[in-house]
Amino acid sequence: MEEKCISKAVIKRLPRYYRYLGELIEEGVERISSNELSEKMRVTASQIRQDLNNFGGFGQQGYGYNVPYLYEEIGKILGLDKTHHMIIVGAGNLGQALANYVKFEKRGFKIVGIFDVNPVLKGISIRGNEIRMMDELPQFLKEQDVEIATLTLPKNNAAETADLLVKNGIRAIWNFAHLDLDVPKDVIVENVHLSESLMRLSYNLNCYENEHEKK
Amino acid sequence: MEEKCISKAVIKRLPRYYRYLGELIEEGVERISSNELSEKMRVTASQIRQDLNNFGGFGQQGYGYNVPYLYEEIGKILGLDKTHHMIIVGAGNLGQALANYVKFEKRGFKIVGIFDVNPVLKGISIRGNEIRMMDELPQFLKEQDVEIATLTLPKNNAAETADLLVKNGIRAIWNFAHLDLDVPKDVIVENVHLSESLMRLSYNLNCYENEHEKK
DNA sequence: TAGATTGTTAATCGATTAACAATC
DNA sequence: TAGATTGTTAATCGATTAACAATC
Repeated sequence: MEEKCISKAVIKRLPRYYRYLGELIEEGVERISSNELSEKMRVTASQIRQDLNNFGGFGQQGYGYNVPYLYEEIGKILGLDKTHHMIIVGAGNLGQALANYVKFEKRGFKIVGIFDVNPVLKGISIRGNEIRMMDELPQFLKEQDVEIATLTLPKNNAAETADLLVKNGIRAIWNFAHLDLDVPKDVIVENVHLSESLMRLSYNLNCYENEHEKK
Repeated sequence: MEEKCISKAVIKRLPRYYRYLGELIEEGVERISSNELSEKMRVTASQIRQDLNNFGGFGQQGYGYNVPYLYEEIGKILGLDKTHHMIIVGAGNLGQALANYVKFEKRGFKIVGIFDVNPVLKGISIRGNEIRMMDELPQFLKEQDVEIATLTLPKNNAAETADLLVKNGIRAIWNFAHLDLDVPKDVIVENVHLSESLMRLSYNLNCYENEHEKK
């Protein structure tokens, strides 16, 4: 149990540590020092040690870190040792793509329902989940224990759908809609704004060009 | 033309400003002060002014900012006044979903080709683009002027595909594969690691629970 | 024990916020 | 002109890096 919620900057880096450790395990690496890991990941060794020590001492002086142990501990911190039930709200292209993505389940994120307003989609099955109509949603959430809702809807009805989800007990929203959701502070929102990501890429293209022109 | 590339923290916020300004335009708002905008966006007015002044003075003392003007200027900074040709490499669920997404084109990101290794997909048309096989890619890139490649492939052949793209003149990669690409420093990489996003959400769920238990 | 490497404190760096003079 | 609000400098805060004592 952590003492308190840790700075966002650190949390942002945790999944990347987890990924690299997973790869090291696959390569059969048993132990690693912060220095070796820092070279692999291109961050400072200092940052690695500082980050990890937010959660307690996972290493051993003179030895380094035990890879499988550290992997598991970070997994626990990220809550990957538990199963999270998830629904997808909005079964358009993106919603369906996410529903088809197998790896989420391997990490403990189990899709238990898919919803849409479009009657054309009703009953279509995606990896064992039939697409349901939105009016079934409140009843569904009463019967099932669902923590996370993935919001893959057009912006215009995303806000009211988020309200509905919160009202029916959803604890976290993975938001792909292009707006900032206004939810009670005990509801987690994690945004994935693809168009903003693409704009940043575009900026960097632009920026590099300008840098170059001057030379 | 900017003097130099600006801090990442600022760039990360630009698309959000752009989005809010776009909404204000739709509402018919002509001018806005940093204070009004700060309330809407829940950031400090100081930050808004500081951010914008990285690119020059867009406002006017005693008046505030002209909304359509500021919107256009930020658009220019983000390179949204130009058309960017883009290909999608990897026509799985996610690749196809992105190919179907209409809004990118509205922002100047035009998809001009879709590629995959799977012969089953060959010739399938998505919004006017037929899926091509990967071996056609080098020739395609010679004939067409493509800046951006969206990488929606499984991790295992993402690295070599990135090399191939770079070798054939791609200037930016929008990377959805779960690995860090190793490219020359003049090639832009913008990562979208969905599973990492989901892990952060999971952490926050976890963290909040622990906070609560203690009470 | 000697060597290695962590955990942790102190120093530096960068980003955010506050304050206010400039000016529309 | 007086009021409002920016642009910008200075102060604060937080995050990163460096250094080193603790210890395996």
